Amino acid sequence: MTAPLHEAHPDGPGRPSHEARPAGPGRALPDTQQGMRRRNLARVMHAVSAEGPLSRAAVASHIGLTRAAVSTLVDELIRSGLLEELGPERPGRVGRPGSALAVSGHGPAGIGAEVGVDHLAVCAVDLRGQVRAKAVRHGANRGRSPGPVVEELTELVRQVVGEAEREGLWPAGLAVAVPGLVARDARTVVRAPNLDWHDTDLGALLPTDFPLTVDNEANFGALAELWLGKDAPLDFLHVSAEIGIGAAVVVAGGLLRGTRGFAGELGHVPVRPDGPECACGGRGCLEQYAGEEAVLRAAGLEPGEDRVGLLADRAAEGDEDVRRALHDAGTALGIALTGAVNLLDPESVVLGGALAGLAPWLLPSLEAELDRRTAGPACPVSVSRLGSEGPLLGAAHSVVRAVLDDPAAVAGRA
Amino acid sequence: MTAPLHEAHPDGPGRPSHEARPAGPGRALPDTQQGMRRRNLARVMHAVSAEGPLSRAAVASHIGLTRAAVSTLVDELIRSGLLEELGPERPGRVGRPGSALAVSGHGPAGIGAEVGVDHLAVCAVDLRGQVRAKAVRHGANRGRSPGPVVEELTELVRQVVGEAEREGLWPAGLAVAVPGLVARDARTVVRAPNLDWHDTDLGALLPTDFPLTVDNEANFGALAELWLGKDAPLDFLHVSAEIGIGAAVVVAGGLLRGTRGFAGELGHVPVRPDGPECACGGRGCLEQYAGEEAVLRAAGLEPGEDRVGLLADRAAEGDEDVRRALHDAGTALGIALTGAVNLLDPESVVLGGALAGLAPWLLPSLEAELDRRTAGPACPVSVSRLGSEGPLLGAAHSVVRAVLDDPAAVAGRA
DNA sequence: ACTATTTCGTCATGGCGGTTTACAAATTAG
DNA sequence: CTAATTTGTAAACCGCCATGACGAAATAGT
Repeated sequence: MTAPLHEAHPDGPGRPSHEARPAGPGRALPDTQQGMRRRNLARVMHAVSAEGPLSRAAVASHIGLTRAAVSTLVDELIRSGLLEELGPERPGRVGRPGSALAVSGHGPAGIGAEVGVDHLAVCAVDLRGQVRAKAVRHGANRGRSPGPVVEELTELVRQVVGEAEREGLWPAGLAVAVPGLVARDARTVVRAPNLDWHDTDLGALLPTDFPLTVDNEANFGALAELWLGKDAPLDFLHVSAEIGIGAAVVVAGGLLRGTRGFAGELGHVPVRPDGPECACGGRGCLEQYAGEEAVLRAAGLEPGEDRVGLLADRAAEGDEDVRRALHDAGTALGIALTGAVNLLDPESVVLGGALAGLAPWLLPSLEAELDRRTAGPACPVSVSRLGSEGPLLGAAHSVVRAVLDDPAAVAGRA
Repeated sequence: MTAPLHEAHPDGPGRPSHEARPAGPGRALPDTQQGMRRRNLARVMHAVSAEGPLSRAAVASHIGLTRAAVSTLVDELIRSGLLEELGPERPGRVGRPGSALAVSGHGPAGIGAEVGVDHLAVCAVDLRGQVRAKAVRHGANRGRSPGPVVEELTELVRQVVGEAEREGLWPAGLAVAVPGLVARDARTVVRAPNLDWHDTDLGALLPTDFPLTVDNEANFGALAELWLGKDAPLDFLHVSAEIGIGAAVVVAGGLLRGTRGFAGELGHVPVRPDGPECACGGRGCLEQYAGEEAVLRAAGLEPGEDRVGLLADRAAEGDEDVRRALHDAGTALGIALTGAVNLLDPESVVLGGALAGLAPWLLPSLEAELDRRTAGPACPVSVSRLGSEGPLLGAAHSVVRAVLDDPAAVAGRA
């Protein structure tokens, strides 16, 4: 049915240079003509995906190749089912109208999954970025052992994949967002305190026919922000919270993972070095002031279900205790973020996850603190539009991006 | 004399992907056959430079091309004067011995310069990494206006370039290290408190025939560590101090610069949020505890010439006040670094610049603090072998690396 | 209406670059 | 002294993009 493009390839290691450059489409391919071809296929996909329906000529001028070269690339991509010809454009411009090309809505799909503290969610996103299938199951997962939870998740995945297939899509990969630290192998959950999981190899538990990736929910949330936010910056800090406080560092349009994959542990940045002891061994970590548990205690509330919603409701009602607790949490966040901003000089800071819903009461003190402690203009703080949807969407989109980044790798699997 | 390889090229913008990949040789070249050729020339240079004298066959297996292809690449590089044929290898292995290739010692040279608070230095480094010429001038530059200082520097550059040319080298570029914040244009010194320079365009003041780059001394120090340190990690934090406290963040073998180029401002990370006021507007910044001025005051010493040497001498003599001051500075550094390490998860932290000389008295409290506040194994802290030579060497080597990264760009200029 | 102009997509040709294949040269093993 | 191994190079080949020319399909001008 679909024509194969090229065989799979080994990634060549890049050698260091003195400038961190943005990660580009398929930049790790071998420098041979085949690699060049694959990179150019990727560039065509990126251009069409980013700039909407485009004619071959428009693609050519976007990526700097000739119309003839683009023609052959597009042919190959259409034969592989990754691109679709929409038909002639209806232009007011002089000259023969081009034939509009769009990313296929019937080709590969990215399957995203999220393991939350009290829910599971799975969705399928097509190459166009549309959510085509979705399934959610509520129920507390805290303390449940990984086995049953993953089994339930697999069932949801099956459901969503089935639905997607009925729409003419086929799964190109599965990406799972978890609330915890994930090793660089992108399979092992090293520590997820909220679930009480430790060193759990999800790769072994989730036997799928397609590639699997596991990552921190804050990371996926940041990627969603990067890809789905309109004119999102290429360097920013995405702060997210769900009991623990995680951050994702985006540099030049790519995630900063750290040596072990643990980068972004904002929750254990010291805020008051002589403050209360923390489970991590330190004192006065940010989590002691802005973590969910700490905020609830300061507000005089008990732990329980959907505590974030409760906090937001109470604050909206004008509860002084809650407001003060959130104000103080904002201050602590501001202090920690001052350090982070000084270190990274990001273009902006984005509040996502649970923090997005509480932003109205956190932001004033947070921004005041950041502003007060910064010499020049303070780093702008914004709130994620995606909110709690971020990690799930980011996960699914990460699979889609992988296809766009190397269409040839996926074209043979249709 | 030397054969031109290709014309200069415009840099194509890379599109974002979801993984920060290491910056590689010539990775921003256009995806056309010419670009491929240039990247492969770069890969040959890198291989020969990194792995010592290599035969064509060895290069081929290193970079994954065929011997035939490498032969033509090497021919071109030899004609351009960037590579040299050393003659037949003398091996114990069976088979015809290869002909050893080495990076040329008579081609382009990188000129590095350093503007210190009380000295100026310039050196020339050949492609092999050898320092071939050097000139230093002592004398306080603090408070002098940029004009005369740069004039003096230009004179030193002229001297060093002359000496290098007498050795058969030609300058491929000039890189200047300054103790302050440099804008992303790599020309303008935005703020250098120790020199009292503000918004100074060194590009206008330093008219040279070859490309000019200006950067923070901490950044160049980090690059020196990255390139010259034996098996240096690809992700680390390089902390340096000369009155202010700067850090350079190295991610995947490349510098993290930040949106405005101000990344690494470790000195203004809050250590004690209610501490003494700082010039930056904040309170309890690291500089208030570990900055040179603060340490001198805590030690009961007056500011003056070579205060770092004085501190080291007194500490070595056993001066209790000085030791306590350094101990406390180490603690503050440890607190700030805990935050940075949590955020970035680097492979190690390297103490460079003035801190290297004081390390024996800073390290114990610094490491204790870092260890105490970290859950798992603490991030290892090491001391730069390069010490105060780092920035100057890093600057010169940055020019050399630029040549290795795109030999074709430089080959026509011989 | 009819022609000139502009732009799009495609085809044939050519140049460039790495691969494949073959071979001579230089060394070691037996 | 021969067989085996490895190196470097040359010739033929293939893949990929550029160039230039062409028909097709729209607008602009008369």
